[in-house]
Amino acid sequence: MAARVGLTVERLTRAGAELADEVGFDRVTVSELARRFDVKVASLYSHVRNSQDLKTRIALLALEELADRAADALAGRAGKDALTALANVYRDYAREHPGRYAAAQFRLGPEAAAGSAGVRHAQMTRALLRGYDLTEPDQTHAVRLLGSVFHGYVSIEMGGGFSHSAPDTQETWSRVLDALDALLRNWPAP
Amino acid sequence: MAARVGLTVERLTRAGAELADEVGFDRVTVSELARRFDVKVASLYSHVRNSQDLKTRIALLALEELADRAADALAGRAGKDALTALANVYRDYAREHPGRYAAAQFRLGPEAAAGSAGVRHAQMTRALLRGYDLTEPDQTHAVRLLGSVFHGYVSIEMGGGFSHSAPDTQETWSRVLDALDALLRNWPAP
DNA sequence: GTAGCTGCCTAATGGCTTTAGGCAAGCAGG
DNA sequence: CCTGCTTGCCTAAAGCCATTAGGCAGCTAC
Repeated sequence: MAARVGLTVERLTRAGAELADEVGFDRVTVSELARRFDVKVASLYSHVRNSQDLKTRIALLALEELADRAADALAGRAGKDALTALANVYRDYAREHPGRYAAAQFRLGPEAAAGSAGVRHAQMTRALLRGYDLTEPDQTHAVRLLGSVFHGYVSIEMGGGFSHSAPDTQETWSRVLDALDALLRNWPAP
Repeated sequence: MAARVGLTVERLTRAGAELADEVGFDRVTVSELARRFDVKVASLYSHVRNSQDLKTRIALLALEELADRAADALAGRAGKDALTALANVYRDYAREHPGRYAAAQFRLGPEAAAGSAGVRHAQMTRALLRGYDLTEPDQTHAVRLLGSVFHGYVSIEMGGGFSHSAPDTQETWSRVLDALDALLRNWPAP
């Protein structure tokens, strides 16, 4: 009946990412994707190994997009300017693409993780830190701290965890960035 | 046939929490729980409204346990001592009970959230901060920052996000706590 | 024009969720 | 005792999702 629709892994992955943003990453389903392409479910299995494979691809896509945005934001900036820019990349991405952001947190297998943009993220954070004066072991600690704060904050904020207390989250966010900048400029000795 | 087993919401919730720790919170299923009690699936629906209800109860349990541990850890401590203790409560709990920790992150409805121990957590963090010298608006910002770091760090560490780079995570963890302590003792003015 | 590849389809199995309705075990009062 | 009633667990059934096996028909290339 229906002539070939022209499915490809790429189209499926992109559509999956959009679906995630609409209904949440955990509700991304092979069936729903098939429905959207007006195609039978089994047809997708020629392009995607299984549900987990699909989710992994969406996760990799999100990590790439995020890394691209981060690279863009960091270009030509240094110090607190760069810190703010990078932080906002994560926060804005999560707001614009909640499903993709959730996907980026998807637990990847070792092979997928190796080929992911995860490395780029770490490298960019490290690049950011060159604007501050940290020696090697501390640099790694700081990379991890920044990652934790960015992810933790965004994740709690998205989950509505801050929505019950008083001051609006925008104010907190900028004060947190002030604090991190101060901390990095004045990193304590062991 | 099988005499009454004596199911109760409490037993189901506890068993659900254990199941979560064994197989992961997202794989907690009404069916598996029924299997463990050697009972038919439908039987659980007299005790639990549905799958989401079950997960919500597990989440509330985890939040309570976590709050209890935190209260315990904070008792009689102040300053950096208290900071370290509280931070370790979260990290240790996540390691001992990964499924429960994941459950604690479960998105609760407004009603469930109101009755949850979430409030206690915020209050305890605030209590911790009395050992430092922060005035009101900054105190809230700091509460949120600490929550972000704790959750973000633990969450990334559990996800294996740190396992690919060099220094071991224990070292980073203690340096991060040093850094937070320094930051709180020297919180930047707006 | 035809052979073959490949993409999408039909069919089938099995798991999880949820609801409706039934039976019997245990408790209460005579 | 023993008669009823409550209530806990069961059978049955429908719906959705994932996944696999095998078939048919376009599209491509010669």
